[in-house]
Formats: sequence, structure tokens, C-alpha cells
Amino acid sequence: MAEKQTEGRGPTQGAGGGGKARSDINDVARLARVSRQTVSNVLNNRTGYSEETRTRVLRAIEALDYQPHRAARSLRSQRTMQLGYHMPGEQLAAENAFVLGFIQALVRAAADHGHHVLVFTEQDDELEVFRELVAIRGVDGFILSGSRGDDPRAHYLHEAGVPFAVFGRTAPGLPQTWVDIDSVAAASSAVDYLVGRGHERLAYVGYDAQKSWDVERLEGFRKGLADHGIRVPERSIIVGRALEAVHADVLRLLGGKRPPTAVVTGSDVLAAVVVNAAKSLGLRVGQDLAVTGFDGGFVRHMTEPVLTSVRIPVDRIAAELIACCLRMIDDGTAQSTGILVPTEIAVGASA
Amino acid sequence: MAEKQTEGRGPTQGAGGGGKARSDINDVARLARVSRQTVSNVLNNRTGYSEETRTRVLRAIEALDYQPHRAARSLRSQRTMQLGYHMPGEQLAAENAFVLGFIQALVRAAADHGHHVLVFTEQDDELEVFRELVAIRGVDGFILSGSRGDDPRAHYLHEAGVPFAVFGRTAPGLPQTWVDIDSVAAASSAVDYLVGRGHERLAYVGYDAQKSWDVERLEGFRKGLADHGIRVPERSIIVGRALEAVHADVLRLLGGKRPPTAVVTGSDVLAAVVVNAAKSLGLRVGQDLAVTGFDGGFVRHMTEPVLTSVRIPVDRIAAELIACCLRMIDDGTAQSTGILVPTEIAVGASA
DNA sequence: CCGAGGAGCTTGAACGTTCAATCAATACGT
DNA sequence: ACGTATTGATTGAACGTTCAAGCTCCTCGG
Repeated sequence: MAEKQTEGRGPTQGAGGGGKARSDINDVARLARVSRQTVSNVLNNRTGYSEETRTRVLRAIEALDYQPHRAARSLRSQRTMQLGYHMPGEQLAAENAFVLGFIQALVRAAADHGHHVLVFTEQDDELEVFRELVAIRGVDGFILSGSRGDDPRAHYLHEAGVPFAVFGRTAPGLPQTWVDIDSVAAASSAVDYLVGRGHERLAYVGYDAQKSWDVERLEGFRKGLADHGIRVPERSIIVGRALEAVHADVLRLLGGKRPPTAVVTGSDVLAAVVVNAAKSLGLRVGQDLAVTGFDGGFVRHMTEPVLTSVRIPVDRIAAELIACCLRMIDDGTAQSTGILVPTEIAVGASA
Repeated sequence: MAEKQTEGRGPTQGAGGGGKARSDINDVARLARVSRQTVSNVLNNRTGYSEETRTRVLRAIEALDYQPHRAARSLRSQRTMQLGYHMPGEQLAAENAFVLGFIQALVRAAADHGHHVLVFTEQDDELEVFRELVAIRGVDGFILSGSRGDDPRAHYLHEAGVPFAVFGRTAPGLPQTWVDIDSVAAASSAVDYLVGRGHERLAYVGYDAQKSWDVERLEGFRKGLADHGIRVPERSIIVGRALEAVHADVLRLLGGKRPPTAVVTGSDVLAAVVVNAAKSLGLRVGQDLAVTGFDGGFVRHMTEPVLTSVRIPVDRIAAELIACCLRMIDDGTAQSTGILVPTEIAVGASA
């Protein structure tokens, strides 16, 4: 069965000895006895080839361990297969505890679609890196998180016509795709949980209202109270950003007269602070005082007892974000859609 | 002063109205009345043009807001200007508290050199993503961290001839570039600090020996003791991975007879656990019991009082790693070098 | 029997840059 | 004055892929 020997050599070998040059699409084509284009078609599973050719091509790809050159691909197809994630830059921010898990989830979700994640943070001007990344066409789209109100990043990306998906809601006027948890429902579910376990004197500890989440979680707490016809004094609602200050306020509250029996918090980090304060006063968390967290990441395990916490389903959120973003990239259209993903309560021993 | 008008049109405009096509190198060349190549040379600051041409080119670049197309560049130059960072994948691992700060530092350091960071994590097989990234030429090099002993990742990258720099030491036989803190000295400096403040009954709480760091920190603790001629009972050395178990052990230790007056820990997360346990027993941390952490990230502020901690200088480390990695990429040579960066003690109120 | 249409495959061009070679003009040493 | 560098610049080709045509053969309806 005389092979036609179009040009019998294998993958382009460097003339010398050691140089093991990677094979390109032409090598595959040669081995499979088809044209470049057919290989390309198989690779991008388009139509226009027989089943038999397909297997021959796949076999050749396998044999040569061929993988298409990313840069060459992007150059022609205008797709980098990379998404950019703008991470918050503050080194010591308490929200950071959440971000790592989010990144992990994003990376995984992106990988499921054959994409990579380029993580960046602002240097000087917040939009600078965005502009650069868009200009050099370094990514196909962006994932944003931690929006505060009217987000300049969202405005810029919209303006520039670059696909993006937001975790959280932002820039009300803009057509955009977002994924969010129902923070109000989530916080109020924490109240439900505590009331269900017999608590009536509740308190709330949260961040001051910098991001929409902070506002909504407090709102959810208030709604939860209202649902059960409970009223709490205003001093039982503590908000702040500096953990030291929050700690002091909590100490005062717990040490005061008619202290709360349960505390809902806006994050696991804050819950840890509350646990700390409670223990300083000799209270046994989980027995003398119930505490719920909000996040469900690794911080939940840092306290003793392990926190009962409203878990933010990062995997689900990341999957939706990536899927939405990729859909926008494929369609080229920016329709306004929002997805609310449900939270659940991860039960620990703190409440 | 009649312009020569080689071909007077500006950046390639889409015929229609709205389409604002980006300008390419030819547009710049045209506007500056030089050739592509000269623009390219200016861009990559090579030699071979007059100062006057240079300014003309720069002016043109400025005017057109030109930025070279990343993919085109990589295709020809074989440089992606991207580095890969393999992040640990476990969602709930306590080491995670450290990773985010490290990523932030890496991203910043890379940006200082005009590079981006592609963060990834293993899916199934640990090396799978490495292989893929190398095959498609998605990055110029890798940054590794969290090496445990003989790291298969390092072996693979060495084998494949891909530049990489490691935070921590690994794979003893391999020529490689690493940056590390002197964990032994760091941990022993914590002992010095505590002894300096009058403590004699010390304890250690660390992770069990999975990574070299864990081992060295304990070793440093022992060295510190030896330096001061102090002996501690073996039960004062607690190692484990599950935070709950560590908590229980610490409770037992602190509640026992002749409990330590100071605890050195192998991470801020563990220190937080110790603080928790101490408070459960009614001890005032910073007064009745001194606790030192190890890391210096945001976790340090999660406890009350704020932790006194051995700070790992992530910015410095990231800068060195990136610089080393880029040097390897430029030179194409993998020489064996190691850099030990000093730690310092971030003084809080816990010790 | 012819022409339209489609399935299956191929070919030249293009994407935007850098590489390698070349060229013109000026400066230099003897 | 003449060959030879040196400086400043240009041009064709190449990187490895996908796009946009095109080509060939076969089928099928009229």
C-alpha cells in the first residue's frame, strides 16, 4: 500500500541533534494527507469533511502531540481565549478573604471552556490597565467584582464595546450582564435561622456602606426582623471598616445591658471578630451567644467553633459569569441580563 | 510647509460610519514618514535611528494612540509577555490566606516589567495545565510556590526547558532559580523577640511537615530555644493541619499545668486559632499569653489584639522572582541561583 | 443530457508584527 | 583619492493560524 509520500518527513526537525521543534499544523496535514485548512476545520469543529478524514486528522494530531499556537490563532481569529479579572488591590482589606476563592472558581470555570484567566490589578489610574489590555487585545472580555455603585470600569468597557460580566450589580443605566446573590434574602435567611432557634434579641455587624452588598445585607437583616415582628435598638447595629473599631463596638454592645443573644454579620471576617470579642467576655460562642457569618470560605474554619455562615456559592457564580461572558463574546451582543443565584446556610457550631 | 502626503489617510478607517478600527504599525509609520521597521525599532528601543526620527515616531504613536497587537508580536517574537502562576487549588486550605497577597504582589511586580500574570490551577492531573500552557506557548515562564520537597512541576519545567522561578526551595538536584525567606532565622527571631520580652516557657504551633516551610519554621523555633539555652517539653510542640484538631491540642496545652507564657506559630491563621483558644480559657492575649504569627497579611488584623507576626515580605519576594524569571527568559540560560530575603517582625499587641 | 447544488477538500491571502538582508549616504584611515 | 566601516533607514519574508474563495466530483431533478 504505497504511501504517496507527499514529502515524507515528520515534524520539522531542526537540522542538528537536540533541537526538538514543535510540530505545526502543516505537519499534521502532511501526516493525515489533507490540507492545512481541513485540519483547522476539524480542530475548530466546523463542517466540511468526512468522518473518515476526521479520524485520520485526529490520529495525526495525537501522534504528533500537536497543539495549535495560541498567538497565531489569536492573530487571525481575533480571539485570545483569555479573560481578564480585575482583582481588588488593597493588600490588607478584609474582603480579600473572599477573593482568593473567587479567583480559584473563576479559573476553574474558565478552564472548563478552554479559556485562561489573566489576573490584574490597577497600578495608578484604575482604568489604565483596562485600556492597555483592550488596546493590545490581550483578552476577549472581563470579569468584574466588587462594584461600588456606578462603576467607572463598567462604563469604560461598555463605551469600548468590550464584553464583560459583573459579579454584583452596578451602573444601573448600562446594558450589562451580571450575576449576584440575593443579599437581602440571604441576610434575612440568617435571621430566619436564628429566630427558628429561639433567638429574639438580635444584633447586626457589617461593613459600612461602601459597596452595594454592604447595604443590602443590612437591609436583609432589617427585613428579616420585620418578617418576624422583631424590633432591635439601633445600637445593636454596628457598621464600620476598621476591624479594631468594630471589635471595640462589639465589646461594648455585648458587655452592655440586655445584650443580644445572637449576632448576624456581613462577613466571616467580621464574624471572627465578633467571636473574638465574645470570648474576651467569657461568653461561649454557640451557647451563650450565636454568631452567623457570611461567605463560607476558609475563614469559616478559623474560629472555634466553626462558623455557621451564609455560603456564597462561588463555583456556581463563577460558572455563570464565565458562561455569560463567553456568550457575549460569541454573539457580539451585549444584552441586559441578570442572574440571581441562591445562597444556603452552611451550618457550623457557632449558631 | 507642504507635507509630502505619502498617502494622506489616517488610521485605517472602516468605510462605514461607526467602525473605529484601531491603528496598526503601518499607520504610525505613514504618519511619521518612516518605515514599519523603524517604528518597530523605536518601540523595542533598539538602535539604528536618529534622535529626531525617534521623537517623530513617538509623536505619531501618541497621536494615533497606538499600541502594538500582542498576538502579532508574540507570533513573531516568540514572547508572550505573560507569566504563569500556578496557584494552590484547595478551596479551604489555611495557606490560602497567604496566597492572595502573593498574587497581588506578583501581578504588580510583573506589571513593572510590562508583563501580565496568567493564574491557573490544576484540574485533574497536576502537570496537565503546565503541558498545555507550554504547548500552546501561552506564557514565557512560570512562577511556582508552595513546593513540597521534590516538586514534579519543577522537574517537568526543567525537562521542557521552560524558564521558571520558585518561591521556596525544591527539587535539590535541579539547576533552578529560587527566592525564599530564611525560615529558620525567621522563626528563631520570633523566639528571640519573645525571650527578649522575658518569656521562658515557650510553645510552638505549626503545620505538620508537608512543605519545607513547615519543617524549617519548627527547626527555627528549636534553634531559637537552643540559642538561649531553653528547653521545652515535647508536648509544647503542636503540629497538625486541621484547625479544629490544633485548637483542641492548644486548649489542652494552655489548660494544663505549667502552661507556656508565649506561643510561636507557623502562620497567622494558626495564631488566630491560638488566640481563640486562649480567650476561651479567659486568658488575655498580650498580657497573660504572648502569641506570634507568621505571614503578616490581612489575617494579622483579624484577631484582637492585632498579631505580632513575622512578616513575609511578599513585595520584595515577588519582585525578585519576576526579575529572576525574566532574566532567565532573556538569557535563555538556567543558572542555579538562590536569594534569601530577610524577614522582619511586625509588632502588634499580641506579644 | 444538462445544469444546479452540495459535499469534501484545497489554495492563496491575510492577520500585525519582527527578522534578516540590503541599501544609500556619510565618515574614516592611510 | 579610495576602499571600508558606520549610521540610518528600507524592503521582502516569515511566524502559524484562519478567512474567503475556489475547485472537483457526485447527485439529482427536469
